Amino acid sequence: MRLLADAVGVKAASLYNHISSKEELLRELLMDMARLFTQSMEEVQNAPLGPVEKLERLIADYVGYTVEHTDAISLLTGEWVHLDERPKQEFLTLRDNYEDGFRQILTDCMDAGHFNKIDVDIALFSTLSTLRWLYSWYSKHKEINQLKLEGQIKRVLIVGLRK
Amino acid sequence: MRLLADAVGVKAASLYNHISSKEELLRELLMDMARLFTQSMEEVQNAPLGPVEKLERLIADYVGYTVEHTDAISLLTGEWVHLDERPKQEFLTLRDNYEDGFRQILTDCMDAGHFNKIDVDIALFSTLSTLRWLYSWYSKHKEINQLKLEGQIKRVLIVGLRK
DNA sequence: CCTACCGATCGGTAGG
DNA sequence: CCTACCGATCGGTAGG
Repeated sequence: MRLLADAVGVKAASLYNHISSKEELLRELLMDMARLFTQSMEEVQNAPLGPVEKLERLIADYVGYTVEHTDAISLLTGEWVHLDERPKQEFLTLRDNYEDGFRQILTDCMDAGHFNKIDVDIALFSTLSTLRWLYSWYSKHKEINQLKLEGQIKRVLIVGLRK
Repeated sequence: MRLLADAVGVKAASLYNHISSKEELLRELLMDMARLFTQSMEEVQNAPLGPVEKLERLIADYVGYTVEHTDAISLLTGEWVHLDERPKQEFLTLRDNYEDGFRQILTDCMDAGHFNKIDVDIALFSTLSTLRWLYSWYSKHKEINQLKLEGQIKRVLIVGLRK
């Protein structure tokens, strides 16, 4: 909180005229992001698209959020452990729902014959790993064109490396 | 240190008869792991194999280390930031060398015509993201067969999702 | 917004 | 191995 106050140009105690606790600050940040992803998932689920196009939309949204909210996204993967019990459960419910939606779309891709039938949990984990840690890569490569980044990520995830 | 002492069944102060500091403990853990990966890279680089087989060996080694040293591996990605300046630079040098070796093998795969020519940094980042966060997935799926895990990870990374 | 200050916690030391 | 205790740091409050 002292570092944060320094950055804003006030004393640490003064921050408490604006927020009620450090945890609240983290909570609002994380829940804002979680709601963004929930919205992305709902829109994609309700869109009149095939499963592969839905997956591509999810990837595009994730890359977009990462480019637009790099700093907030950097907290999303690891910092939720510091939330109080109640908000932590709320956050994890949204996160679980997102993962379930993602898993279902991957399953649909396989069932429709577009994807190879592999362990869907491994496909999900691998895809989300790349998306979740994109922010750390992007932080050092901010000069890259967003559309190019999006295209390359889709390609490496969906088409794979092999020619 | 108090939690650690509790787990071992002594008082916190007694730990300092065995180690000189908390940082030293972290340092030895991380450097042991870093040396393991350095060894893996050197063996693969010197093996009489094609680039795709080399990549497969790197993936197999990473999966193996994750299964064998899950707890230590869980510290490898994020906790090096807490090392003192000197050991941090040492660690990062080993890490950079590993990444450079990995990047070169991916480049070789593309140059030999086995892989599509995409941005090699994105291919590297995506592959390492999956491998680096495998431990968190594996912690919840310890029942999976190691060879199956290895095969599925290779497949999702190299062949991709698409049929 | 600030000064002054709190109780808890942390890594670690002294001394036996 | 232990007890006793340290200085620094942290999130946060009181009171103006």
